[in-house]
Amino acid sequence: MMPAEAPGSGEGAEPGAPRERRRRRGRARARTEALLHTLKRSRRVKANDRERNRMHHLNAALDELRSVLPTFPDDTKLTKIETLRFAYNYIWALSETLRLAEQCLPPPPAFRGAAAPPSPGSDAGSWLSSASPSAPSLCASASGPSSPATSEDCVYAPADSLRGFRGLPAGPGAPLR
DNA sequence: TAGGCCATCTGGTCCT
DNA sequence: AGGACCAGATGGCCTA
Repeated sequence: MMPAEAPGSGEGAEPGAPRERRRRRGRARARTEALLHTLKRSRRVKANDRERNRMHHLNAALDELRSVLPTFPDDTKLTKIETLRFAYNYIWALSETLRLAEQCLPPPPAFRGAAAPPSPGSDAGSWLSSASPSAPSLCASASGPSSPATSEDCVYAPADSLRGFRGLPAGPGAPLR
């Protein structure tokens, strides 16, 4: 806000100016300021609206993320920070699962000679479950003490261990806490 | 009642 | 210039 000008000072106070002219100038300035104020106000209101919208979109995206995380229907909703941490660890656990699967399992016949195993996003679960019976089971070493966020904890775990997964100090590089 | 979480407002900064 | 993004402030709601 502009500080209020002292009466009789500034450009409206030139000696000899007719009083009426000064008064008109003052009214004009007041009108301009009021206009400016309403303009600023309406811009602010618009900006608030956009910001609200933006946050709603952000929250919607967060909800989508929640919906693909293996939580439990009747469980309390994950908070924002929990959702992000959980997602981070969950992704880490899934990649770890794939990595271990590649280590432990011989490639199934269907994929022998194929360029690449199925992509992680496609159907990793069915690929694992369709492994030949003689293949070693997945994978005793997966739940070692050094990897608290194992695939079993995460993907196939009962609710309780999954819940503990929210804040697990695991993952590649810098763990999220 | 304190603390955590959230939505909203706001002003600043960056980008197109 | 206007919109997007960001971070701080504030107040409401809920729970231990």
